Amino acid sequence: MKLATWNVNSLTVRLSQVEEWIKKAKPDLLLLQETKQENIKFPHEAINALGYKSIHNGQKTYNGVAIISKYELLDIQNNIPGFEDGQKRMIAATVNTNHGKIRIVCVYVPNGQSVDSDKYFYKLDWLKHFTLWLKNEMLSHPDIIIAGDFNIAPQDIDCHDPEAWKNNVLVSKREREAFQKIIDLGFSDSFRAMNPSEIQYSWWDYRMAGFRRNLGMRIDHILTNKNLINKVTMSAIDKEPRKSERPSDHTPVIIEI
DNA sequence: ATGGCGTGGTAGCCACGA
Repeated sequence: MKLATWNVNSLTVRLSQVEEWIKKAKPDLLLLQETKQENIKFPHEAINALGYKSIHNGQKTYNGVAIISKYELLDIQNNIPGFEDGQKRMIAATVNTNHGKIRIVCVYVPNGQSVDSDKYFYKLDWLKHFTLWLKNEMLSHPDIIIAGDFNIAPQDIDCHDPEAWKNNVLVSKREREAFQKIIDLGFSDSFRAMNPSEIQYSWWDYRMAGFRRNLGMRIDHILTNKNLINKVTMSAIDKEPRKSERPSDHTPVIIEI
């Protein structure tokens, strides 16, 4: 089973690239973030034409998450239950794979802007409520994969310049602690588990020739619970889409189970 | 390094991303 996550920074702009990538990579599941479109605009027909089913939790201009799947998508959940939030940042569904039933959770964690902004506290609050919901979700779903744009670089090796970024948003202590709380529920950062000392990034700033100079961060992650991490055969970051014309600033992260 | 780019909404350049 092959699963990927990709923040596309507008599905309206990136649809043709997503179609091309699906044809080439042939994932069983592809989780998208920042679709930036209302549900009515989501291209279900184009996705169906490739042999996939799709669900979308979107809104105009900002945010928006989707799951594209070879499998039937069951027991769909939009947003974090009990958390009042106008921003569409989470969608979950259950799939029946050759490795059994798996709960698939697609997240677009708030960016946080800067550590002294209201958006930073919204980010921490969002993560707190997400973690609480997840803990409860684990009671009824033995196997869970959480994938998406976490907007957190878990360790210094996930940041191109830890000194310059020290105490900044994406790397700050409180964000890393919030990420660790999810891990502590019984999850593994699959890319890091499979590649313990590999320096690779999933996002590069559009400005300052960030990609060419490899000034990146590893902020897009696929977390699996302990049972599944033992079955993961590979995890990789596909830099190819970031090289294309008019790319997203993020690139896909992949696992095979 | 506090800008530079990119996207979307709106009709002014502004909000937001990371």
